[in-house]
Amino acid sequence: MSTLNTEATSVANGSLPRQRRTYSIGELARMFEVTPRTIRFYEQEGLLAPERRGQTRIYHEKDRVRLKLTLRGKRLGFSLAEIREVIEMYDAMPDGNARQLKRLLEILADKRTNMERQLEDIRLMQRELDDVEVRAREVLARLDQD
Amino acid sequence: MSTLNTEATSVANGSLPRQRRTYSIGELARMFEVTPRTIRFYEQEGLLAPERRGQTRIYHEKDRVRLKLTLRGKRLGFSLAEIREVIEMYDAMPDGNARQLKRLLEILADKRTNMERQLEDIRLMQRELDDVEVRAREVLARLDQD
DNA sequence: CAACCACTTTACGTTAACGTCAACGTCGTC
DNA sequence: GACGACGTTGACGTTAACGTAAAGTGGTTG
Repeated sequence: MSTLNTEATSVANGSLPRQRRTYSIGELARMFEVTPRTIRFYEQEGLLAPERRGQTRIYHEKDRVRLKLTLRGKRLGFSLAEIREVIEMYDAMPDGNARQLKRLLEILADKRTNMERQLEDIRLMQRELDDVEVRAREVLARLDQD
Repeated sequence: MSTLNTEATSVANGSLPRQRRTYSIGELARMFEVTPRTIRFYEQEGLLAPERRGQTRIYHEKDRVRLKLTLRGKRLGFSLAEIREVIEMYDAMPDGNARQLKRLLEILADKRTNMERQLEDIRLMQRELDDVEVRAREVLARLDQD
């Protein structure tokens, strides 16, 4: 319970406790269409902390979720450092002091305004795309006509 | 009419024809909170093509709009190369051949699905943030209570 | 047992998007 | 006419996020 919540939904719905599977680095890499190198790099950057059986890494559900969140964060333009910051604070939460927690709330508020702007940006960008497409189709229609 | 449409809205509403102002590189930089270096770099990358009076660059409304679109694109995670691609095709539109236009439509569709996924990512991310915040507030409350 | 996988570490290479610094020209003004 | 603010080009530096190549380890399969 001290890490990112894999079961957020499976608590609400009645799904199985999700088989206690593990994954190799290669499996995980194929699942998310990244290279093993990328996954190792994320570990080095403090975003993942898989188990070790001897030399080789063993990933659990928790790690898979973290990777998923990381990649989602990246698609939204967050740096790995930003993502790590949130993950670290989240992990430190249960025994966190008040100052740390307030800092976390600040960061969250920050991300939230960021998301809001992104939503606005997307809306505006979609309009631009609409506009460009309409014009392109007009020109095309004229070409077809002649 | 052969460039990005500054007046997309001012045609629809009744706003003034927007003073035919010009801007220095420094003005533009302050407006958008970037450095002049950045603006020169964008020009070098083919995203801007300001007028020249002797050595010095002179930016018009058209350039300001392009810069705005470029920065918006960046916030959405597009590379400068991608942004340039769209701008170039847009500029080439009026006398574009059918193949070019179809290619443009493809790119647009591509960006569109990208936007859709971003929207979904944002929704999911917002839920995560909500979840984290709730937990953080719970822990805080427990601390205040004791 | 050899030949293949899949995995590991170490280390150097690469790309995008600028930052920074030097060296210079051009105003306005004190 | 020196000074400061702003502009220019050119070149090298920097950071993030991996890619890539070398060299080794550990299982299993023909």
